[in-house]
Amino acid sequence: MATTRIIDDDRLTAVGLLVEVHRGLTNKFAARLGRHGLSENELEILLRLGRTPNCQLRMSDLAAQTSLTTSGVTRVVDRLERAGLVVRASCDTDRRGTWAVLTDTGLERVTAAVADHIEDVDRWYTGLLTPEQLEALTEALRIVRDTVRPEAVAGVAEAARARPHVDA
Amino acid sequence: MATTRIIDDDRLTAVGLLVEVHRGLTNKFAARLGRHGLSENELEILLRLGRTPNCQLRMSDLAAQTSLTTSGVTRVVDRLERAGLVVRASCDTDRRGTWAVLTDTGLERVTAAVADHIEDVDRWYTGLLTPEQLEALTEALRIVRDTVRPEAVAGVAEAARARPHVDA
DNA sequence: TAACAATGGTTGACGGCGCAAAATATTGAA
DNA sequence: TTCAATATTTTGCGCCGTCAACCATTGTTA
Repeated sequence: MATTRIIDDDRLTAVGLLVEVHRGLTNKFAARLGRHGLSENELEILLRLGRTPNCQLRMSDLAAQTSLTTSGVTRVVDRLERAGLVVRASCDTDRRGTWAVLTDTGLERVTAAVADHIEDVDRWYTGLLTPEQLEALTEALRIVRDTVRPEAVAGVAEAARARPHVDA
Repeated sequence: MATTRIIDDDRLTAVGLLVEVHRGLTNKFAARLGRHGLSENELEILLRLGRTPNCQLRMSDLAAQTSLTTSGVTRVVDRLERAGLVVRASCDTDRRGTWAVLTDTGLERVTAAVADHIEDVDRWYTGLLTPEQLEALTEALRIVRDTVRPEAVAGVAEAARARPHVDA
């Protein structure tokens, strides 16, 4: 008879599967994103900005949404700003704060990148599953997400109201 | 009427969800793993070794299984060897090759770490879903995994046969 | 057997990100 | 008003993993 070792526990292989899929997809996506001059994190930040009413979000909100550190966000936005895809704007109501604002070229760039990217997503992920499978997958993931990262919807409300004030 | 923008495409949010879950879980797990002195990658390598018949795998096989670079594997194994959890052994049949062999303390360590780790996994992942949901999730992930990383089962067969030859 | 591509592994340079401390701005209390 | 406590962002430092170059070994072709 086979002894059941703890390192063979099903739950362990279940997370393992998730990790493998994540890495696999990341690798598949990297090439094409690279051709657009974007990393996964950069794309995500641009996306979050693009989805926000005024195309702007505060640094700390970006950090909360992406589960990068605030310092991580600083660096990513540094790069994006150097590339002309984002501008920093000071926040009138709280001079400690900084808006990251998507530029027009930033919006163009992310739109173009996404158009290609979606092909990959479809090819390596959503397109592999039946609608029912995809629905079940998404539903399950949503449940996990909501308990593991409840804070992931920060700052959208204020950003809609605020007027950016781009310096320089 | 609302115009549908490409950056709001459902498929995009579907991958987004996967990424969020992965990051969220990674963060939740990191603390406890850290207390055992292990990172996620280190744990994974120890696990793969522990699951192999002779507790050994070649560097290149580890790389294939983990989707780390071979150089990445080199560094991780460096650390694990420094910590006494793994030993390198030369491969008799191909003197280019190197076995990474799990030591006894390595096996103890990974067993202890996993015992704790599974609690977290259960609490933040598998335990959140009904058996049916978990089954559906796993099945869907397996489909994606099989097309995205078909090479993920390398080297187990030879390792079972081989005799390690630990130097020094 | 010599020459050469292919394979396995390590190393040096480099970039990305987290952590903790610093710099700046805001709020509250005495 | 002034000072302490708190909030927002940036910076210094270090770890980790990739990329490309490298050495050693193996297999192949002539």
